[in-house]
Amino acid sequence: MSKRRDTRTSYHHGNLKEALLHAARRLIEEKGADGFTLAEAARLAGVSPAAPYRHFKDRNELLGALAVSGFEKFGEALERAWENGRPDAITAFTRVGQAYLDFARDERAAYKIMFESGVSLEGTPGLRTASGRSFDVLRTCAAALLERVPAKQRPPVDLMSVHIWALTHGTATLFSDKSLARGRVPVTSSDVLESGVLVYLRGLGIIPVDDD
Amino acid sequence: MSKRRDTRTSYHHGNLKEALLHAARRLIEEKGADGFTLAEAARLAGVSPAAPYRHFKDRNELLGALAVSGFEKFGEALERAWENGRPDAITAFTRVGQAYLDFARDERAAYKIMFESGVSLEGTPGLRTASGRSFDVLRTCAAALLERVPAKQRPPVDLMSVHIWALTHGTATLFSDKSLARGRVPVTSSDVLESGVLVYLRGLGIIPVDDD
DNA sequence: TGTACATCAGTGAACGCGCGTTCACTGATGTAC
DNA sequence: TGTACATCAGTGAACGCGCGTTCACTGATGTAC
Repeated sequence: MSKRRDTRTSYHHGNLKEALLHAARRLIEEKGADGFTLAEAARLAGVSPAAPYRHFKDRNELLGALAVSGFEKFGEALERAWENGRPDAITAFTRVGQAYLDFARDERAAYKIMFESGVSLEGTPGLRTASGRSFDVLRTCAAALLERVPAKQRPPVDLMSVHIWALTHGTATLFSDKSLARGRVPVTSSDVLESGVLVYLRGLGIIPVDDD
Repeated sequence: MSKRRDTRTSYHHGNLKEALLHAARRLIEEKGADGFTLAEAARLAGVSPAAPYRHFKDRNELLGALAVSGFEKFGEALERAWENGRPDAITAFTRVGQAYLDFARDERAAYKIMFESGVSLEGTPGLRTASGRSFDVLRTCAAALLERVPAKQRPPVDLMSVHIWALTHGTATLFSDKSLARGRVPVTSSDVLESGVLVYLRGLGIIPVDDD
């Protein structure tokens, strides 16, 4: 971790808000959500410890901003992967699963803040909307997949959405880099998710059993 | 939260080590793994801030002890629920899933330390053993269930173990009390897990499709 | 094009706080005889 | 049963640290005329 300090020449930073968010992400990746301090983020951005207060009311507001922007990127990534369900729902859904894992790995700090830090829905304007949009992508996937299930044994779309969410989230967190589970079994998170989804979709009758 | 301070009469506490672990669990439940401080735990146990150092090398060692004892209780709970697979693997496995969710809810502090705090396997003697034992219960479940799957489409037992682990862990964390996901859909974590497992087991051919 | 001035985005020093940890200490306990 | 003494498990004061936050300030920017 190079302590890359911005070498600023002018009195004004120019883009301090973004620089602070960026620094926060780095720090959170290294030390976890609670290890992050405003002071260190300021240091990393090359400004005084008082400077962040021009852009954020307090430490919490910065964390909230991180959560919101995280969910926005997350939702966009999932939507992009879904690509309107082309060429078919199963292929597209597999892409979404992979995009989910990619996000959890590449944006580990954001993912932590989003799901493990207890940022409150009430105290953070925009969070409900942003997180809702992410969930909607999963619901869209579930709905499209369900069209292929015989009506009589079709589970509610919301229930199916959370099934796939739980499986994906569990895979992402349990088999992420530093988890206790990782290494216990020689498989990647992609392996786990892909094969798990396969079994699940068979269980719904979407994929025939002999289709392996 | 009553700030119940132990009203100690004698100079010696008698059971300070356990009292500190207990206090730590309470604090972690309230404020998260990083919000916990040795000083506050000592205060809660009614001793001076130096007292904990008679029982733990430092803050980290206490956290490690929490993780180890957590995994021990966890493994015991899962084994108890499994009950040697009686009366049949599916029933027993369903019990294990419920016991898993119960533990994650009732021992939230321990669960957090075990899976989210980054306690290191290397730095904590006994942790590998204790966590391994927990995982072994899941593997035992998977193996028993797999006996009912036609050999040709039987997935590796390790892979299946992590499938159910991921689904269960995902459900436990995503639909735990303060998660963003909770409330988005009117289901309990038990609902999610039970129905999810049902679909999964159908996908393996363990439960017939019309068995609903 | 030039100047006055309001506004913005920083500075740097200071504050109070609570933490982890160490230290020399002391009260309580238990054991050898 | 009684006593000397080693050991154990606490105390309490102190330390250095880094944090979040506030404050009066100042340098840079941009706009009105």
